[in-house]
Amino acid sequence: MMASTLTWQMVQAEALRRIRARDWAPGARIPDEEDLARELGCARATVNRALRELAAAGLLERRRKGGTRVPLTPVRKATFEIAIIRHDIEARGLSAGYRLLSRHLAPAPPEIAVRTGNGDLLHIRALHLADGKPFCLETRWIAIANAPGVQEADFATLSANEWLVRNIAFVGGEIAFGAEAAPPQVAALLGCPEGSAVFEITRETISPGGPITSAVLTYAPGYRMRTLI
Amino acid sequence: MMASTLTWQMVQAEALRRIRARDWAPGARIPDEEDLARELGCARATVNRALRELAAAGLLERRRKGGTRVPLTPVRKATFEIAIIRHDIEARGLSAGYRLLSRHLAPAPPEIAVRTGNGDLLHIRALHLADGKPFCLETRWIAIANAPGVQEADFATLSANEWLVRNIAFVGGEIAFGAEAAPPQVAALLGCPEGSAVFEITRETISPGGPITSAVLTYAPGYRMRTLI
DNA sequence: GAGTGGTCTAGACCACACG
DNA sequence: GTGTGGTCTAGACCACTCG
Repeated sequence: MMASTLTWQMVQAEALRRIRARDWAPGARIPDEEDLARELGCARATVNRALRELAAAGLLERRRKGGTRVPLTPVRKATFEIAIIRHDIEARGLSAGYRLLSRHLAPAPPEIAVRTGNGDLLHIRALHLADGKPFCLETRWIAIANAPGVQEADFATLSANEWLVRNIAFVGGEIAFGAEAAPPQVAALLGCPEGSAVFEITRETISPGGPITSAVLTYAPGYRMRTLI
Repeated sequence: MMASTLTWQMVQAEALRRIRARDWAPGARIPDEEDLARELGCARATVNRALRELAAAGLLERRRKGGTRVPLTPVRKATFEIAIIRHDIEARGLSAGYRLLSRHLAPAPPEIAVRTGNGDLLHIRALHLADGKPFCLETRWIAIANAPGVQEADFATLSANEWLVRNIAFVGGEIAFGAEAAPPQVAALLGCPEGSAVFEITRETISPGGPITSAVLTYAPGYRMRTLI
């Protein structure tokens, strides 16, 4: 006749329904966990998990003593995977190719934030191909001191992108997206007209020991990055 | 002398340490929750929450019966806020301005996915300004039937972006990022040379009742979207 | 001070997936 | 079948914050 126990997903669905139906109006305070648990017939922990996740998604605001409110202007959050480029290509149903363009030690250029105190950096340039056509140009600086074993990797077949993800534990960093006009050299490599609008991802990654790598990924024209919200 | 009880954050930190130190090697299976709970001296639920969140972040893979493993190639996830444009501008320390360019009913153009069965759409074009300079061009189609009250909104002072976030409950949708060459009209509005590389965000949003809106946000050259990972 | 969310615990049962 | 994660419950204590 009825479900024996309520799952947190059910509680969450009911809460979502009330938010959308404006049973719980924007700006208004909703009942506290204990009341909801009693009303719905479940444990407070179940209500807690349901509401906690809604708050994490930006659909509720919770404060101790202040209670839980429906925000006037919900801040939605979207998540996307920072995929290995090869996986991104394959997920699009294309065959992934890879070509190392250059690999050498070099002193750190001033604009590269990843500079270590005094060590040289490894500079790598490689092209990722999708069905044989240029897909993404990877330009990268790696701090040798913080990426043990990187000097033994030749990156001829395995991209630096993938090698690093597999071999270096990382803590955090910054990622940025933007649009740029392709400079002549980049345009030549990507096989597009000079000045084409290209999508660019910049990543700075750090490990517990310090900066690891600074990378610029320049995608051939037409690339779009998608995610569901 | 010692912490009375372990929090899930402590357990998570310890798990992270083991992953990074390779005490738990990539590809290897880690102890099950019960063993870990006994070893660390906490309840299984505490271990569960710690590991569940690491799995959600892509740092562990968990399967019933299969146990928990450290992925060979962790898939990192990044989160960003789908901010109200005005908030984005203000977060950059600039003063936000807004100008409605046009607002009219129109039949749905074939390329707009948001099309409702037979209703007209509201077409809106507006310019967001930062410190008085063009920041972002908002081009939007709204399905009137699914956005009650939208015909009474004139969008002269409050942007459609913000009005929708405040007034229409939404369920989901898709968001995509890309780079485009600014067409003449767009370039003129954004105050940049024709063909400039511009960052573009496309959103398709749906509500329980059906599609709500399809929007293209075109940012003035130089715009970068950042997030921490 | 007191109300509310945040979390822990111990025990239980369930669901899934592997052999 | 059996092992592992997924979740629920009831009770407890704590931490933050509002008044």
